[in-house]
Amino acid sequence: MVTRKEVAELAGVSEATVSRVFNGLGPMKEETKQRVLEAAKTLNYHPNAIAQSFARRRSGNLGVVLPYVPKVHLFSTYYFSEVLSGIGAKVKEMGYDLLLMFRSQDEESDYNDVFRSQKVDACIILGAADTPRERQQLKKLEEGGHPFCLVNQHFTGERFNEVDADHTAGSYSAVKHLLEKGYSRVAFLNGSSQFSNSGDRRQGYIQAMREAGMEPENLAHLYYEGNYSRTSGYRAAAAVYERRREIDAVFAANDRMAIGLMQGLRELGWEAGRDVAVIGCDNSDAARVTDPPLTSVAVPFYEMGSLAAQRLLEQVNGEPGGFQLKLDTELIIRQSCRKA
Amino acid sequence: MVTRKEVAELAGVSEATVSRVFNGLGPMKEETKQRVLEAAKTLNYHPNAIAQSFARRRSGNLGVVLPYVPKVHLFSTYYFSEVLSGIGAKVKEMGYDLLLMFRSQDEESDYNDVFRSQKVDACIILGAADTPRERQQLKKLEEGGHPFCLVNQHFTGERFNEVDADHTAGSYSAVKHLLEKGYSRVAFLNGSSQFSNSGDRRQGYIQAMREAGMEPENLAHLYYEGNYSRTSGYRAAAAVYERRREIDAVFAANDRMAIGLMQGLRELGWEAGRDVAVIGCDNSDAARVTDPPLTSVAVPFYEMGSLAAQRLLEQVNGEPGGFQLKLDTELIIRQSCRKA
DNA sequence: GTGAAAGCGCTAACAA
DNA sequence: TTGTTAGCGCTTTCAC
Repeated sequence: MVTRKEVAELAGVSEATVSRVFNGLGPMKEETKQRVLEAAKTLNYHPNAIAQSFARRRSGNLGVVLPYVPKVHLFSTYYFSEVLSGIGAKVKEMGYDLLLMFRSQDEESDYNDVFRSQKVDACIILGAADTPRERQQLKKLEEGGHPFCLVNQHFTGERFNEVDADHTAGSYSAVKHLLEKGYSRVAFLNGSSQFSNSGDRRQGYIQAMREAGMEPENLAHLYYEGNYSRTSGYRAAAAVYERRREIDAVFAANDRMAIGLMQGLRELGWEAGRDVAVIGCDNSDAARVTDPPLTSVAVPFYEMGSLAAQRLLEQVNGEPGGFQLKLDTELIIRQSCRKA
Repeated sequence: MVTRKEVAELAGVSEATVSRVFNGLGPMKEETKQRVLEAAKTLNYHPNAIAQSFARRRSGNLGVVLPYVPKVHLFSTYYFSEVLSGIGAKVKEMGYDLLLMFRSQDEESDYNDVFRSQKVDACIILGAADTPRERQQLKKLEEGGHPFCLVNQHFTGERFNEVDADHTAGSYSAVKHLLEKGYSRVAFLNGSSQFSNSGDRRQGYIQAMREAGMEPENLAHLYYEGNYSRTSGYRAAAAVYERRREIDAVFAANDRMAIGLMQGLRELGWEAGRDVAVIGCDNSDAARVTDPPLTSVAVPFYEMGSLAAQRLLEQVNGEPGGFQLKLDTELIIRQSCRKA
């Protein structure tokens, strides 16, 4: 390994000067600088990042915390893939590295562990749920003075750094679209209520339905709950089909459930886009390849990841103030909701 | 920050003893150990990973190098998602952390850059292509004495660490299946030839066809090449349809192309599973949700990632010998290739 | 503008 | 079984 010392010797300067040159600090004679750079080049010197981290007491890494999801190959979900891509691009742009941290099932471990080893300067938390335990852990993180940011999850009452999407507006526009097309008995297949965006979507749904003259208290028979998996959508199909005389459209809280639902309904003889309208959320790749293609609420996951990384790293670098961002969604219309 | 020194003082031992306790090294009196552990607990001491890395001259990180793919949200592809999940699980199990490294378009950067900063002890390279430039860079990496492993790519003539799948056998079984079902004019939609697995699949295809009495030299009109994207499959549909009287089945080198192909053919009035049989590769999630569901060659990407990480880290930890592994594939039969 | 020198928190070789 | 000590390669303060 080539050290700073050797470069200093070859260039005939002190080690401190070599550091200055490489960090672009302080005033220095152009000639000295060139001499150092040349020496570094001939020796093929490159600063040791770990030693730098050690001395600076900064790792130069951004951590991304992934939730523990049993028996699920995590990345295979559109949401994680996109968010991670967005984070990765921005992190690189800003000269950081990206450390992936997988949470374990282990009830013991709390978020502070992530920082304890000092391997990351900040972290983005994905897939957080709004449970008492989670809230408490995040508060502890905050108290510990550790910079972090949540993506696609909002904690009402807290001022955590967040980058979310406007799921309420997205759901509203989807249901509104159905109502405008003439559907009136719109069922809602929601995901787990522990995620804030489930609640948001529910609100958007209720708002649109109310504007169409349906009071929330009369909507119970139109409300179904899955867990965002394709299987849960598939299972919901039976229940929906049971009430087929009271339902002419279904809005699902994500594409996976919407797809499972369409499959299940088809097996029962009910075709999406013919016998019933279906809309999903995420506008994942899968929405394009189903039959019929799935109308879906597009969520800018990539941008959300990118923004979260950017704002968080800026904060780490001294930018003052927290942030709570909410990006727009967009309804992408395909054939699954065409009027029969 | 709580340092080792404070723990040592509180426990009434030397700093070295604290280190020993935390590293489980050397013989020590149980009582001393307990005293140290207790002191550490009261002070809430946790070793500083960066300082450890610095002193050990080991980062404790495994790097995963992702290829530069313009305009593609990388993780959204089944292959990367699965491999990465497998790596992540194993890396965690072995006490390492996972550093994601995105290659840039930049022609300058070579693989050695990845190691220069000393931020990783070894790396897994995904999406490598067999081009002269790539080969040369990998050789330089090897010469530099940097431990690395390739996944899903084989470099004939080299002894790089590799974890591959038996794509030849997988393709053979797919084509064989078609032939046994009575299809005889099986076209092949391959991906970019710069990936070794494209060549492997081609071989499997040719072998099966030859056994059915078709000589390779007569197969040219049955051979199509895309670039593994859905769009390229979609575009291939037109060409395939042109020759529809000479084709009764298509084997595609991945699911995305197969799906694009089915869509394209459908628009031309040709239904997969009715007018033509289609088989894909990867057995991705998407294969389950298309209409008709897509028969596909399952590749154990998750296991490949996991194995690559394990063997590579073992090697870093002194296990002797390189490795070239090849895992089995399996044909998953669905309706896209049923006999009309 | 540049150099000298004091850390940073830990590991590991050696001594006791 | 435990303590002492010399680094690890760099940043940063202070002095010149």
